[in-house]
Amino acid sequence: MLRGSFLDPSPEELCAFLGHQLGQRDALVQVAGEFEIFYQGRAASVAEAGDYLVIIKPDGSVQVHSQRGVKPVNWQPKTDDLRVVIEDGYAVLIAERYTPPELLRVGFLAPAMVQSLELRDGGSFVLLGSEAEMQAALASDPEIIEAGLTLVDIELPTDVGGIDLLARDAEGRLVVVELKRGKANHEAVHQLSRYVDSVRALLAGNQAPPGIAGVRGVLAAPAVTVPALNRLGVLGLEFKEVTALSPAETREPEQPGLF
Amino acid sequence: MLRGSFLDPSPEELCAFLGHQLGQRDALVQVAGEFEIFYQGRAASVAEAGDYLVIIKPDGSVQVHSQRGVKPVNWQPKTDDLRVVIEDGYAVLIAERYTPPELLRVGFLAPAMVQSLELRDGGSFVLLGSEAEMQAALASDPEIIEAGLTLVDIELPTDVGGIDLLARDAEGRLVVVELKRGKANHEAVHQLSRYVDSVRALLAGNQAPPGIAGVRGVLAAPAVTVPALNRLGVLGLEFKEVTALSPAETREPEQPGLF
DNA sequence: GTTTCGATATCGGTT
DNA sequence: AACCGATGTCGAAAC
Repeated sequence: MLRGSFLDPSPEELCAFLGHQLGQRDALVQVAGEFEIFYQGRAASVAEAGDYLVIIKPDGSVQVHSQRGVKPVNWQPKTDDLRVVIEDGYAVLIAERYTPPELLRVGFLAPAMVQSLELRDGGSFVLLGSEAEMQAALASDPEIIEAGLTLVDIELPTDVGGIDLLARDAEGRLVVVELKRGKANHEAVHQLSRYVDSVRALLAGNQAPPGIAGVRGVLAAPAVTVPALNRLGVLGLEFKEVTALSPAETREPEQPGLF
Repeated sequence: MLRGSFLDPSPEELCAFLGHQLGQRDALVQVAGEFEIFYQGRAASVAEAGDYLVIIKPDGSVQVHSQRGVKPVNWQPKTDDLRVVIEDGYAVLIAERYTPPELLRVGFLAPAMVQSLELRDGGSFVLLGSEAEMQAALASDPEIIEAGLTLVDIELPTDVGGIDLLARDAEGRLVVVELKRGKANHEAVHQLSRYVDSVRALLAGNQAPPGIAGVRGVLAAPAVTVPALNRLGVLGLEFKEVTALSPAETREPEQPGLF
């Protein structure tokens, strides 16, 4: 697990250690200490001397953490070139990405700790409660939304995007369903509104058979913001509460093992 | 900087070390080794036994990293309760948040390394090229967008959101400007379209003075996707290229010091 | 506390 | 490579 570690390395030691460990391409390397950080790419930023923790993963991703928050101060999701050089007596990490052109430089002013960890590839990871899961569940049983509802299509492409669920209600009307796994806001309402308009236009153009009165729009989400609900009312659209996690999933497992 | 470190701690040692360091409320604590992770809250997830690096920051945020990517496998941005207990012979980290109710549990099956770092509060951080910066620049000089343009308002609220910039062109027409700091997509076009419609409706309702022919809509961004540009054409809206970073900022500094 | 919006969003899938 | 949409988005500002 722990491949190596240095305290208060000299610039040369740090440079050599990082060069060797990064060359291995399978180590997670960390450096903590007082650094300067410079970034230029999609935006540009400068962080003056301060204490940071740099993490370089074997996939070439780089992140620079301060003592606050889950989000790094600076980062580089992918790097095409990763190297450490000595400039003006300091070790400097240069992480470059070519498309989009981005450059991250970390000047190791006073490195206090550097170490290399070997993290083997992890076990399985399962996420429950994604929008994709909701969609699958509702597609297999549309009556969760409303009694008498039958599925027509999922991810039906329109000229303005894909409709999450298209169904037909007990009276034969088409129902456009827009899904959100979290609290739905006015943007979700607009998305739904666009889809409904698009389907209505399609029906009008196709000279829909008589008897099909209209097209309904349903926003299905575990919750909705007040403005979004108001807007739904104005537009003649509906809200249906559906939970992302089924009750079975929200219960604690009965025989949890470690948990 | 480095406050303490253990290799291959026993569950009791790990529990005691974490308990003490987390009690200090000013240390960044890391644990690396083979863990199991369980999350339940807005969604739910289980990560089976694998190698991970856990980072607990002094602000109570927790992140669990695998050997890939800048994004943690699991995380907790804020915690209301953070504790370590021993269950079934293993040390277990419990990170709870009350609103929304969320629970993160990390079972330390085989901790290989635990350490505590003290990161002092950093120096200044400056970011250039944000949308806010673009907005300020264009508000102070609307002619960057088009000759003869004068500013009417910024962040003007409508019933569907705030208009980034509202201006008047040389012919007296209102110009709704939507800003994007990155490549604009069809969602941005739709946002602009909504604002334009809203302003047009407002003018119609207010019985606009004769002579004001119409309302223009301009999407101002460094680039635009092909579908978005097509949609702009259909809707009778315009695109204007503006860069987020001024040429001076995109140039390398002439006397960079460390950089 | 709720809502909204920006972000160097990241990330994965599809075209 | 470009584009699109979800995200346990995060995080800050406005209300």
